Amino acid sequence: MLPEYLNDLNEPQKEAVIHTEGPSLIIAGAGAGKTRVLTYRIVHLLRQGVPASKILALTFTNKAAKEMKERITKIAGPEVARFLWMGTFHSIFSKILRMEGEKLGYKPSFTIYDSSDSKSLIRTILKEMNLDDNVYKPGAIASRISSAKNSLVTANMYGADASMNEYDKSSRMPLMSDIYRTYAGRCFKANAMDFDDLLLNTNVLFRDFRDVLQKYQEKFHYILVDEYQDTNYSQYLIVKKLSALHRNICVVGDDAQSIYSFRGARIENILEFKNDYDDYKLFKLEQNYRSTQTIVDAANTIIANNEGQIEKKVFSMNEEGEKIQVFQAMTDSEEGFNVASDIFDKKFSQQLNWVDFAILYRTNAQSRIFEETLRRKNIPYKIYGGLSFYERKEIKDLLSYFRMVINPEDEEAFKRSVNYPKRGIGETTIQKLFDLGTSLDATPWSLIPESVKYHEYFNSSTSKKLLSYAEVINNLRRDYDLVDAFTKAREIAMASGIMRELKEGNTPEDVSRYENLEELLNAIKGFTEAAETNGEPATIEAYMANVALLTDQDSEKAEDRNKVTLMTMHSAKGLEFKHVYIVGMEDTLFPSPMSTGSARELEEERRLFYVALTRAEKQATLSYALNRYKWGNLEHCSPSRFLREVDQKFLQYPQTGGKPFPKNNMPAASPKPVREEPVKQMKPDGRFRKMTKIEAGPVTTSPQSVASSGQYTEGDTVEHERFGKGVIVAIEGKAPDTTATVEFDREGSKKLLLRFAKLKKL
DNA sequence: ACTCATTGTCTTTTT
DNA sequence: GACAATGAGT
Repeated sequence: MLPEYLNDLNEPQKEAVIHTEGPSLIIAGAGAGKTRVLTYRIVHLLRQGVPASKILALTFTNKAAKEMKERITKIAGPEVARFLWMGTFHSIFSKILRMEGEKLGYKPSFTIYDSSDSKSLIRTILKEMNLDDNVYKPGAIASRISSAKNSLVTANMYGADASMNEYDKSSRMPLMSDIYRTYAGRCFKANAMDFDDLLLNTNVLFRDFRDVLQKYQEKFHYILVDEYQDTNYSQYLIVKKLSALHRNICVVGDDAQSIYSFRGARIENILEFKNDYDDYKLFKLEQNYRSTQTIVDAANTIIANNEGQIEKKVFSMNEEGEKIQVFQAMTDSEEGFNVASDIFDKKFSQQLNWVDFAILYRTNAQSRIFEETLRRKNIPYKIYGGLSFYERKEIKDLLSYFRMVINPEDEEAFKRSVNYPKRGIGETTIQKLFDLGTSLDATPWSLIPESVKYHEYFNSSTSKKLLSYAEVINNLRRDYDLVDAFTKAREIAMASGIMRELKEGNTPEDVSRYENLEELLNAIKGFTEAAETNGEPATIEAYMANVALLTDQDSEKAEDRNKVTLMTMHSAKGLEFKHVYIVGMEDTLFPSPMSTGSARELEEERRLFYVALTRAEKQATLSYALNRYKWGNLEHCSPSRFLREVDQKFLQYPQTGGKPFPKNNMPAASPKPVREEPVKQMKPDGRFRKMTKIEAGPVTTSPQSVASSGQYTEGDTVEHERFGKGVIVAIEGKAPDTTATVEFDREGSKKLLLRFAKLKKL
């Protein structure tokens, strides 16, 4: 007699759930009920009497963890579910490192650097080493360090590795290993770990402290990993070590949905699972419950273009469903219009809700155009990704004070907070503090009390300013571990002067920033109350331990419930919508030109397409524009090669009455879309866009490429995006300092400095 | 040291 | 079009 909760599972799902002992590999096609199987497997373990605290379940997003926990709570009850070790790799192992990190020399209060902290630290280091950041690009260095860490290559190993050094020389960054070493040293000195350190240090901990490893090996009787195809080497090894004792390891994944190799994910981990666990049991979930047959079949034909996959046949028993629509547009804004109109029509003709629709794109930058068109039609929408709430300037500013209170060695928080709000501590002073810190091997913070002694560095008024900053922090530090997070946060917000600063400012930006801070304080209030009712620590330190690992998607608000979703294809993984619009199907966007260099990269892009398409339950729409603004210029685009990989029998073309669009019949440059006068146009967040104005005289445009290329001559009629038509009266100077003087027939013709690139010849 | 305005760089994707 | 780094003026 099987327990009742197994009734809503199909045969393969059921087998995967009840086979709890030993290594299991569950290959789950898109929409095949992966989360359901994981959830029920955990419930099954609990029902068999396994204590929740002995189960470790690892996911990639907080959202996935939260969702699963909620589902388990519903079936097994909150008193059981709360003791599960369930969370993202990063959050689980940061928790373990807070308990065990002292063995590695970290204090439990260590800061987690987010990627902008990492980049900023790299910039500082480059400056100190006097390196040109045009050659040594901070972003490139950050990703180089990141991938080294994800492969468990420490700074010392990196320096000793000939092939790494060879590569760096060829990319004109021979000092890469020095930068890495300095970076790692600085993080350590600041008692800080970046995202990758959380995994790297866990590995170091398990490698160097056998007793610690053994403790956790014994603790976790059952280990489950979601999205296993996205694990990197570092994660793979942690899982392997932890499961070595009990060997009850269950990994779930789909090689066809591996889309994160750019951040170190190794698809091999899932393909070679059998090498580590030869006695493993394989389960395949192949029935898709989400999508129509059309969508599943079309997705299968796409992914068939890839080589080297785990063999599986994903199928759907749902209705055949609508064909996939293909939309063509002349411009990007027309594309936005097409999609918005279609959503509008479908919502009302089929009585759907706004949540039933999603617009998926390759890059976050594409969201803006859809925002505009959706807003124009009064369609509510919610954008995910891009700049997250916690990455906003005002939020990071306040959080940097929190960080200083908890861990004053935090170098990045120090840089941010020391002169904001303005205290008259300038760049030179900060620079001196850092230089001195480097030569004395001390942190800038620790030097402040002694700054009086260094007359030759700081005059008395400067050191007074520094000391008053230190006093603010020290006063706040006094009882931070005794009072609750909300009380402390409010105190910090006041004492730091940030609230005052923004309240005094009355620009719309300041108002919206002030509101954001209030929202943050509200969130902290929520945290405090929840922690107190659960009997968990409610200090600001406990709050900060989580916040660095949070993303926007974790704080979904009720008012966002019924809105059209806008997000990247990457962040759509794991979600589903009745109607999905995959937009920007152009060769210049998708596949990304950055990823067409190798077959490997192209295959990953194709898997991304597969992921995007299989998000759709009822119907998918593929859309592209023939011309698109890029960096302010209209550029021609051709339809994506992926469009040709979809079998024609799955496609329909509503715009032409059914026929495919003629090839080689692309209209030349299209007419410029009409735009409203942007002056004082309000942006969605309530801010206004600024315009540069210089009084009186003729209009002059400044250099850039165009005039030097000879495209323009005096007398040409031109059009500017913002200022309309005008005539070039003079072109002077030599490239790159060419200047064109343009007279616009607007009232009073003001003198403006414009970019040539914004001009278009008529 | 601060402020404003101009210039350069950028786009993959994220915990 | 957005942002941070840079530069001139105060």
